[in-house]
Amino acid sequence: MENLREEKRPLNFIEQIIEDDINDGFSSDKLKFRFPPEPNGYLHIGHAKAFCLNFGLGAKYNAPVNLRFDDTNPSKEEQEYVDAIKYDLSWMGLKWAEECYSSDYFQQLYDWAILMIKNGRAYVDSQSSEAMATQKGTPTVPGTDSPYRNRTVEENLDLFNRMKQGEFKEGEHILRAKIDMKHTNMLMRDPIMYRVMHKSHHRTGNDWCIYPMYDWTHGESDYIEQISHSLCSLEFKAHRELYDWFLDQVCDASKIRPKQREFSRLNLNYTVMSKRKLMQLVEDKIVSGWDDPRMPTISGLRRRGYTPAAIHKFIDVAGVSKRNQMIDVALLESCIRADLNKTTNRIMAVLNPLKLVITNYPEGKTEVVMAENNPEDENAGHREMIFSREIYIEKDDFLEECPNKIFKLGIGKEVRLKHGYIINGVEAIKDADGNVIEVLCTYDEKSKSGSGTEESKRKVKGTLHWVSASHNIKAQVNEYDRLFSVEAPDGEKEIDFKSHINPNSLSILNDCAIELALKDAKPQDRYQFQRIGYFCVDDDSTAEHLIFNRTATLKDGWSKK
RNA sequence: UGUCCCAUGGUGUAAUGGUAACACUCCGGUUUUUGGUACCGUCAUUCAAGGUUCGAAUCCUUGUGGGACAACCA
Repeated sequence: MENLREEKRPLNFIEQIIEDDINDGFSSDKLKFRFPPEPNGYLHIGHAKAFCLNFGLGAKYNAPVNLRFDDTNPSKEEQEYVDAIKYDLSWMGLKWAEECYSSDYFQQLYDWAILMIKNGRAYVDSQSSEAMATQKGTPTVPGTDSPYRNRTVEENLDLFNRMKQGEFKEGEHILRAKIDMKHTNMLMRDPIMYRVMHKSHHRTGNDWCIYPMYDWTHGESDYIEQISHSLCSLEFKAHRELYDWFLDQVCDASKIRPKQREFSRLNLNYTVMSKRKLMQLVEDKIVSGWDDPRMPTISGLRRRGYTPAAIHKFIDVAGVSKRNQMIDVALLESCIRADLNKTTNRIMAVLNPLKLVITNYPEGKTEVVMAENNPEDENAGHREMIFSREIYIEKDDFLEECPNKIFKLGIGKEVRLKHGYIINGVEAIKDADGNVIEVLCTYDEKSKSGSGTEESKRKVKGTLHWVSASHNIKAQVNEYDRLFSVEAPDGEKEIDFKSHINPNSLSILNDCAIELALKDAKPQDRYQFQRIGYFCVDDDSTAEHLIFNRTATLKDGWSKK
């Protein structure tokens, strides 16, 4: 009976593989996963698929998940990125079993390499990279052997040792696995295991001047950590053969032999997802940094006001498969709206203020009106707002000649001020250019919201948000939109993706009037600006200068018509 | 002139040889003191051709289309 109550959830193909392994006798308490970022950039929503998958599996099977920094290339990797990655994962609510570094295994890797040389499975090559590239052939033409391929074990040992001692310049010698130069899989054509690099490493300092390559490092690191399932993206499919070959060189039958499986990367339309391109946006100052709210990075989404829950939900809904995904950013937006709709307090904020004077409201009078914080959450309570003779409404909410089907204030057309009174437009005051700079109106004093009067219950076409002209705080509001104006900015190789930048991806409004209730708002606080959208307090915001970032607009079924 | 992977509405994901479904998008409607939410509804799907089978989205073959593979990157 209990099983019937459990939600039936289809397994994705990775879970299916794991279930199959368990059914074939693999002990589920030996399950272990890892998330292996390279610390050479910030985590983005594409990585979220990988870490949500791995940590999700860990949670589902109650198995440990290691965080392993794949730090084998000191020319690109930095501590800054390590720290940022850890921060992002923690923010996402993920807890790794162990914090690991490939660089912790340099000695073990080196020892194994010596073993391979002794077994005749690795040799030192001393050609230029160009010569080696030529010998490597092409996908359709087999490669040819290096003239150094048959050096003696002694010579290889000596050379490799001297590489390690720092006797050679970068590029002079490398260590290669001895596999098969004619293999149909080019990765198997004597892949490079070590290169000389006279660079200081963010963790090992100057201890090493030879650094292992990805293929040699990754599978062995999985093996050292006893990872049962090593999940990576599709472009590593061809590497699997090499992954297995390297494992064959060191694997002890009594231990867990890691299994690599590949899933497709997540792509989002209207953005780019490669670290290189994101880095370019940062370096060219097209965005303010890795955490610019328009960036698809975790830090950018955070600053934009996204929640970990919404990101988890999005990844969950997007699913896992082997097909190339191009997910509609509308799905991401629907996830954050769904979350924020339930969790954020409503607030009134007038982004483009237009002064409105209620001529029959007593001068100097103010009154307190009660506003509910969140109609989706009865525990959210109420707050007080101050109503007065002069208030601000949205410029866009006034239309001099307003047809009744449009929910705006017009001359002779009534609207309701939310939580306030019903008003009727009387006169538009204009400047010399004909712009409306102030609107005079009258109010129905018996129509106060919540008063229970007949007048208050009238159906009125349109309800506006507002703030008292003398009781509000000024704020800056950053309206963010998608960074690119086309669905696939990097779709064509010949066209620079940066030529598709959306020139209107950010509009800064400096004269917004916000309800007093937000005077103590702190960075990361999130609100729904009623009738406008979801906003969060920017990290650079201060009490003296409040800054809000637009996370998402409210769905708008009208403006499109 | 190769090897490998993939192919289900516009997008993404299910259906594990037995009624092709769910989410998002789009469009329409009901409710509404947010043109929000909620609720209801419409449109729309198995790349093609053969084969196996009582029965194929699923298995096989061929074709077509898309993607990956020639960094001392990961």
